[in-house]
Amino acid sequence: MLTKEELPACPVATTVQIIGNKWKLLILRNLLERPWRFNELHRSLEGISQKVLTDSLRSMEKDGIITRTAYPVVPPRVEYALSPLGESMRPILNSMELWGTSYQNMVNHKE
Amino acid sequence: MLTKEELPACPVATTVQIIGNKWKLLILRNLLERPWRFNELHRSLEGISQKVLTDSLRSMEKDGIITRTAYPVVPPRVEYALSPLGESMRPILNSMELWGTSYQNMVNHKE
DNA sequence: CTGTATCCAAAGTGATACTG
DNA sequence: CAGTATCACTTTGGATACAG
Repeated sequence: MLTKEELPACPVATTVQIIGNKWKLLILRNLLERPWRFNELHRSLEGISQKVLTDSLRSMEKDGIITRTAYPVVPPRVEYALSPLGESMRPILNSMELWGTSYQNMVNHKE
Repeated sequence: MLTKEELPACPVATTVQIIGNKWKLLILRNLLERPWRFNELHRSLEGISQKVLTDSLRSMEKDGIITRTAYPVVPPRVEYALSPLGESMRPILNSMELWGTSYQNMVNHKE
């Protein structure tokens, strides 16, 4: 969670501070579906580096929108899932999906 | 507008490609309110450099979500406004605002 | 498999100067 | 006013190697 000091006055800026970047939004999109493992995410998010994926996950964990569960097995198994707070962002991703679909239709029908 | 080749298969990725970054989202937030002038935006978006603001506006113009109108007066007056396509993104920003407000309440009540 | 550490490249910022 | 251009600087990101 952000502290009061880090919290922007504007609600939109608050949300942007937490998920206002390409990779976090795409990670969120995946996790809204089901929990994912680290390498699964890495393979799915074409173009992301391991470092940035790790940094993004840590940051989202710190902000309280995802949880990290490590199972003590060999080889290690780590699952990332949405917290209730992360789950509550579903309407945002839904509206983005809706808009994206209609934009895709525009582009495809434009011929 | 994106071409068919630049268009991701995933609707969310499509939207992310167009507005999935901090500054574009904040510019969009401002323009949903009313048209803004260049320097007005520059002052409002604390921390953005002139270069990035210019680049962001050009990119959003190219993607068809904002319009740029230059009035031939001295001193020059340039207004940035939303196109209908940009206006159609309002639900996205609305859901972000809603979420941000409730997050702010969480942080402030946590004490 | 799930990372961390390191080094290097790329991108963003701030300041300043200059143009139409 | 609304930019473009440049330079020094900082931050971020990618590549690779390596560890538990």
